[in-house]
Amino acid sequence: MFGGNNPFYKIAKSQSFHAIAAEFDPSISLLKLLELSIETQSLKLSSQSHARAQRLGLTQHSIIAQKLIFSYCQLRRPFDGQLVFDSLLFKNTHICNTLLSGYGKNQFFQESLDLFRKMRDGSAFGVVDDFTFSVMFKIVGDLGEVLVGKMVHGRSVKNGLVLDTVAGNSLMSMYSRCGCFDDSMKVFDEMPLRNVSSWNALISGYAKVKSWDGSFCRLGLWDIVREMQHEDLKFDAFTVSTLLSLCSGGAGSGDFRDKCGHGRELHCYIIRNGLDLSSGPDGDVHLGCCLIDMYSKNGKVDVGRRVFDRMKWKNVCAWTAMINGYAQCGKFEDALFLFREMQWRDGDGPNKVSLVAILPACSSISGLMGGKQIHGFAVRRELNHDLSLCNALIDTYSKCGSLSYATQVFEHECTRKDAISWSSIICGYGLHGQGQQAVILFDKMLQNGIKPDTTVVVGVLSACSKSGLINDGLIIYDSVVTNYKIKPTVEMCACMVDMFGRSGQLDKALDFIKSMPVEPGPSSWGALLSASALHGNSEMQELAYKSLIMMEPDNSSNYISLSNLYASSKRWDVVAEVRQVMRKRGLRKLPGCSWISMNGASHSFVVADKSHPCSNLIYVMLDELVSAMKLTYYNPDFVYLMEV
DNA sequence: GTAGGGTTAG
Repeated sequence: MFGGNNPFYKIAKSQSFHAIAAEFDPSISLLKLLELSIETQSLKLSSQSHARAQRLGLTQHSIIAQKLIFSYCQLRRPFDGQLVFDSLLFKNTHICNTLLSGYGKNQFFQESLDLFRKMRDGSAFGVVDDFTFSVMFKIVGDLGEVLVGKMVHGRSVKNGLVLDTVAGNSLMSMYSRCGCFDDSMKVFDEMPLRNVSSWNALISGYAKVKSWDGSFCRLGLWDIVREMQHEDLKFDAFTVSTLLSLCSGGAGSGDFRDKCGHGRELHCYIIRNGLDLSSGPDGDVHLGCCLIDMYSKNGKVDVGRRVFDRMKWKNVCAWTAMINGYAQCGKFEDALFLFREMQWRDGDGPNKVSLVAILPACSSISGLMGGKQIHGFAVRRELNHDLSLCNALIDTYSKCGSLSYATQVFEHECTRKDAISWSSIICGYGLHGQGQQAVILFDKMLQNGIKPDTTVVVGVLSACSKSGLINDGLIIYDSVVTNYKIKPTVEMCACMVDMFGRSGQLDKALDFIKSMPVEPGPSSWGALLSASALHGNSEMQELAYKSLIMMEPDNSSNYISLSNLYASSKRWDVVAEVRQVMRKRGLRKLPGCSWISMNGASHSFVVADKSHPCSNLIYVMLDELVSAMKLTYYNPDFVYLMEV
């Protein structure tokens, strides 16, 4: 009569069912039913309990009403909870806090703020307490509105509430999520009683500080960890996962030099202390995901795979973390294999995060077709309006050669656009040599009130450079530095050098390098090098090579192109010398690889490759192409390199 | 018998 998934079956099995029946107190059985509705995520059971409460005349029972509101909010129906709330003649703090938190959990922030105001102003609503403030700080942290946060903080002080630990932790987190780490530290310093969560909030705040220069904090990360241990507090799963994310080279990981070493130590800590990587069928797999991520980002994706294989329970997050690990390491075949395996093993199948993770792998191996398949999958699952997925699709389509598909996604599916969406489409136009269009889009982005970041600036500058739009590039560079206070990065400067260089203004390019506001990196000298090679200025070319090899003595590409430079002027003695230096340093150049997709199959080629079954035909066609190019564009060096 | 915080695969 009872199926295994039927909630009544569970309650019938439990002893408490008989105990409740024996007591004949309908409110207790109702509460148990409501708890069950939350546990089994059953909206039907909640509504049935609601109806039962009405039949029994228990709708004004404060504990039952509170539990009803809570269950509706947990089941993503906060307005059903509000109906219960509105019908209450007497509303205590407890009940108000429940609805307040329910609005927050469901992202109805305005409703939260309105309710908070009503509570603050007294009258028919319960008075504010520590619970109210802990909820409000969390909501303001989600909103990222520090001014609202300061007002709520002020109110908590005015109310004379001595900060309890949970509210303090929530306040700390609110400040650091709003980018005010100093204020978060101040709260931490002034807290009368701290627990592990307080330290966790401190560490995660530390991890969020983007441009870490060591001066903002009186303590280094390891000092924090050590002080925590001095207070006899043991790391819990939260501490370990936050620290693991700092072992992956992300923001704030400045003083984690031996990142993987620390990561392994944390892995040992997890094992020694019996922390769960995956605690049950519906349990937390977060620690496992963090470990996979940490190992993959440190180039040890195989160790990540071992962690993955040993996880007792895997949900879509675990599968996605592993797929992402493979994709980031360039192991695209493995990523795709796992993606397929996930679909027949994991009941839920991939979600939007999985699709974003697999897209780079997909487009690398199977080109446009792979991207289209994922896009089709997303449409069928109604995920195609998700912002991150749209951004990834725009990037994939433009990199796979279809600017028109990229534009379609940008214009019709990407309904809410952020800086990344604009950046992806602008880079796409740049990549396809349509600089003018990239500049128009950049202006449109600014008109839409999106603040440019360094990525989009690099995108538009490189588009200008490739299309010879020097004036536009210069105006954009000056404007973002002056009007948007963007500090020029090495990449931005390299774009400027490239822009001057390509147009033949080599002296201007060199002057820019000499006067640029950051230390010129290999990218700037590399840009000057290509430009001087293009315009046949061997003096400038040698200068750029010297700087490049001085800066990157172990980069084999520099030696190869230097060797090619001398080979083009037939100075074989110098060629031999360069090759000898490479041998002495043990440098080898990994051959580049090209690939093309045709009729659903991918064909890849390296230099002098004869392994393809149609190799003879391909080389005949290649010879014809070289001859045709010689006729239309005669540059001896260029043709020489083509024939090598 | 009831409400709160710290991590979260991109």
